Amino acid sequence: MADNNEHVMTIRHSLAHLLAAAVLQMYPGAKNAIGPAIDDGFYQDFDLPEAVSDDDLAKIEARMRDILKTWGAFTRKEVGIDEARQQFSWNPYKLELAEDLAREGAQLTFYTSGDFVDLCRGGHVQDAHEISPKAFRLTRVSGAYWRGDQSKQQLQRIYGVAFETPEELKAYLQMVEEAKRRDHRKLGQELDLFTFSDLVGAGLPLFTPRGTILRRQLDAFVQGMRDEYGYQEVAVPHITKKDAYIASGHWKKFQDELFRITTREGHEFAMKPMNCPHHTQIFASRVRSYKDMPQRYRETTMCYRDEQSGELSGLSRVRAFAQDDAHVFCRTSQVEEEALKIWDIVDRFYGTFGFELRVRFSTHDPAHPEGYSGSAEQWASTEAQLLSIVKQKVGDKYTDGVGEAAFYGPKIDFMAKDALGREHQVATIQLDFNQPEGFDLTCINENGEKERVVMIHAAIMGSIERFLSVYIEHVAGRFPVWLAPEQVRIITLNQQENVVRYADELAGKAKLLGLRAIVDSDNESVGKKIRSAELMKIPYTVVIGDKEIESGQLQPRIRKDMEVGETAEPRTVEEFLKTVANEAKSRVNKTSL
RNA sequence: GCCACCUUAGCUCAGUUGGCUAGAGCACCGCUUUCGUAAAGCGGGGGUCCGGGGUUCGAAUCCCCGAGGUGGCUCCA
Repeated sequence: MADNNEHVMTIRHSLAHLLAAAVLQMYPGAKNAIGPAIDDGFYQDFDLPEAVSDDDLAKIEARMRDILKTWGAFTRKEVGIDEARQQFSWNPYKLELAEDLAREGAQLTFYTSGDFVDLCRGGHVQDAHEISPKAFRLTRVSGAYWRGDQSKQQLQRIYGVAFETPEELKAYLQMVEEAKRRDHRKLGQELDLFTFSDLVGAGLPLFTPRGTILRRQLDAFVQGMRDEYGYQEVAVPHITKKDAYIASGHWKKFQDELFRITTREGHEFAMKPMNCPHHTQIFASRVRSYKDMPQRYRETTMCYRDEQSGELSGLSRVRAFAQDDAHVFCRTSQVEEEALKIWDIVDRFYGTFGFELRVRFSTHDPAHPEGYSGSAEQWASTEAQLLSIVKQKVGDKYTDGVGEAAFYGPKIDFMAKDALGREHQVATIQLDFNQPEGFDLTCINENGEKERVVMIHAAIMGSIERFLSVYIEHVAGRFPVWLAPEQVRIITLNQQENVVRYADELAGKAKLLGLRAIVDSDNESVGKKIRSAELMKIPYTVVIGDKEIESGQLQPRIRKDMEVGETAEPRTVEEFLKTVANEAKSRVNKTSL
């Protein structure tokens, strides 16, 4: 999706200038701030005397097209700070940028197109005629803080999308439409997977029976793999004294985001926002020999974070979520082997769903040491250790995420590319040398000495909610048989007693094979019941009438996406059930009938 | 939390510039029908027009406060 070829980026950046020119003409007193090219388009920030709404975008767009006709080449001019001060005396944002750049010793440049002059470092098209007036569109307005700083003035940001050709714009808009059709919030409602209640609260999803089946299946898959690698399940309470978070270091950084509880005796507790402190105390509950290392704990459990209301969104960002969490307590010498095992699980898990993974090596930001615990030496050594694992695994096919580390250590983050080409951060492997110190975690080594251990945090799905939000959209709600909340819909042709009885018996046989089958014996036409099963995206539908009872053969209808014909050849009941049961067991993505 | 926009039945949405007992389709319930692979017919129930306050002879409609949602910003252990 991200189209980053250089020419289109110059088009986008030039359009930001054009947008600024249009808005400055239309809104006297308007001041433009920054306006870069971004994936898919561009934006421009403004300080405006009045609020722009979505309805105004068409007018602004029309003005942009008018101005575009009058523009020719973009001309560059090197200027000194005094000239910049003079030119932008009306615009405090440009002035601030100019002063900062001058202080850094950078060469200031003006770019002029038509009669619009902007302080800018460049990256425009040579000539404005390279911009197709039919290949861009303004899409939305939003608020944005000056210089991305919450404490500073909020500006109005206008976003646009832009491409080299109108055809590319059209394809992009179609992709956006497709994304709307697949929106997990919409599908969650339509497929009866989860819901929200104003009484329960924002950001607190409630999973229906169907949605809960999905959660269970996914979780069993992840945790089953962990068991293969020697993990042991643990269980902990969902509240803790605040002391645990003071020791872990979380209190300092995240105390505002905790749901706090004061007991009747005045003690301060918090709903757990993560599980590491609890798990450390299981590790610390007895003296550990080096022979017992590593200790690998796994647990799928709810966490609670008091996120800002404006950040909540469907299942992507919630206040209560289930982490498929695991912590490995190991010796420094065991880190590599353990991390590679986790990486295996990540590969197996995402490979099953057809996600392509990209790796990000997330390190601390040396420019802002205040955001991290631990010494510079410790960061250097853990980052080196993690980097060697990354290189061993993917060579140089990873991206650097400077400043993306957790406060307690560096991470390997995995980004999954979905069916529409969008990337989402999913799994993570985190190396933590700080909490073992905070909780004084040790094992006794070969020399009888206490040895500091290392913690590895690893979530495969991240959270079940977030993974579901990505996955529902990835498959557009068409779950493979092993995940489908309802795998087989058994429709009765009519309501004759023998037909309904046969359908119920078939459902019974399916259940004995571990399948999820539901009988629809409503007093509705067959067509209506078929339609209903299709809308619920149920993988297999069979119709039962006298013909099936006499022949013992079924003619299954198969959900369309499975790249198989709509209606399969007839086969015996036993054959059909065996095939479906095998698919469910083997976690294949496609039907095999 | 901040900016903009939005909220009418379980769902999707109509509802003229403020003016009758607030509507439709689907869903749900009942009756008729007993049907062959994407919607059978008829009837019925269901609303504190998100909540509270205000303006007005009169508010779903205008104003204020709050809740929830959407798109961004900020944040994300």
